[in-house]
Amino acid sequence: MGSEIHPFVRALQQYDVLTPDEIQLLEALPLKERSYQRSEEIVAEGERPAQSCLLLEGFAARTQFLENGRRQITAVHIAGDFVDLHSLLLKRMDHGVMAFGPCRVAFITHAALRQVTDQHPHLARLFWLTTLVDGAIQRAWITCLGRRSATEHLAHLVCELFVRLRARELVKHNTFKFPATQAELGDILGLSLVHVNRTLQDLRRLGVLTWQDNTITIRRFRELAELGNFDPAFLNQWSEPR
Amino acid sequence: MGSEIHPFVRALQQYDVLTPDEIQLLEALPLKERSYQRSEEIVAEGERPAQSCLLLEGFAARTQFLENGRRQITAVHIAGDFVDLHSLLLKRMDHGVMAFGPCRVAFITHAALRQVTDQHPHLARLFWLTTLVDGAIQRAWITCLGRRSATEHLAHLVCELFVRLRARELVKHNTFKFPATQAELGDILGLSLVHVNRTLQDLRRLGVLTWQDNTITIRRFRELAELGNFDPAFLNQWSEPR
DNA sequence: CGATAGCTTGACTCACGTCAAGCCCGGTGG
DNA sequence: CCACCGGGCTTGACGTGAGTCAAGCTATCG
Repeated sequence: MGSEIHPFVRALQQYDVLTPDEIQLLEALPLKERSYQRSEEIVAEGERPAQSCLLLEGFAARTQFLENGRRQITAVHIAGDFVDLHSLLLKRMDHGVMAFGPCRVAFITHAALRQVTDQHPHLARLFWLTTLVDGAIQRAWITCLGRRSATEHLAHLVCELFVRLRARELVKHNTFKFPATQAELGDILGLSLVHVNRTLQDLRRLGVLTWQDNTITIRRFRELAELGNFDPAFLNQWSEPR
Repeated sequence: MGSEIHPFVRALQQYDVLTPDEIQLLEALPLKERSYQRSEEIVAEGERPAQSCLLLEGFAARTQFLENGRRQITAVHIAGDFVDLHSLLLKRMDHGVMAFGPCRVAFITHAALRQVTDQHPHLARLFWLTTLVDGAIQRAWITCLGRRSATEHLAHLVCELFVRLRARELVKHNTFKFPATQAELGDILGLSLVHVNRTLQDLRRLGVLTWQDNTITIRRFRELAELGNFDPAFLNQWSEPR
């Protein structure tokens, strides 16, 4: 029963109580599923999609490319995230979405979403809220990129992933998967591959975490959070009438 | 007549056509106005405001502080921006809002906003949209912070301000006000004051702009945009059904 | 058994930070 | 009227965190 609930319904329940009617309505939404391999493109920059996608399983990233071939990852998404809900109103993609590891994605047409949001203001607000939380995470990233050292930034990122995944019950024994190569980590942190490697080793040497085979184990969360000056409040992980 | 339209109604009209009814309804919203001096705090981090604020005149910034006294500015807002619409759903402020220069601000209670969004899905979508555009700008900032040099970043920022202000008719003869000190610019760009100063002089030496007494004049936009690899598409400045 | 993707390491470079001093200007008070 | 002060801007000398280049290592996959 519980396990049949769509992960994105669970995700909304993090923020507010849903009525049985609302749950039923969400569960009944017409979804088209598809799977992707690692590094595959899910939505292309510049596109004008007629549907939005949400992540059922795995990890995805938003990417922006620069003229010289470099790129920056502007967001990381986990199972349950409504990844490009933005395109419902933004119309034109200002960034691409790619599969971080292998992942399962569901698509909902904008028409179907429009119907829900027009007729159910509360659900509309919750959809809106998820994009606002994305924004809060982006602000935290901006602060990390602008004012924190590589070590602090990496520590902050790991804390963020840990706390977000834990809320979706995707952490077991302080351990979770995160299928990013060190090069991709560099694109998240705005660092070179080489420096990512060294920074990772600093954290390992400190004994606050282990990270191998795309698997991260937090050894001492308290210390890690202190290192990254991490405060989970910006993630808005509490239920309250919205 | 036209000049009596609230700047934030104008701002919404950038993105979609408003019906006369909608305009009337927005104009009738109960606003409480207040003025602020430069550097004054408008909303404090951690607060749970019962109202949202929008900028009628001047500039405002969102700020995040770090433990060691440093800070990062995560967004710059101009007249017409619905600055902390976020608090309507996010409840707790994950950042502060401060006056960048002297500015005039209007407050709307969340209750009033709720009434509008519940009864007018189209306006709700436009409000939502403004927060999504904020998000698009934040993504651009992330990419600038992570992958661009100081010069490219500054060029990009000036282009962004120029294009945003122009759309609100706040640019005259390629000239606009921007009341930020070089220290504050550093907090925007994630740079030290000293390096901001040198970077500014690079741009001046290139002859692409002049910047003095908080007044910026674009001399060669094309060149400046090329320097910063600036593409205005992410600002979503076109009218289309949303 | 090569080929390839990902990780690791060392040597060197450079963009940007830090420290420190001086300048300019407007405001304030004797 | 001048003396003083503080905020903002500018400049130079020097330090350093992170980038670049290059090589080798390891594991997986045909």
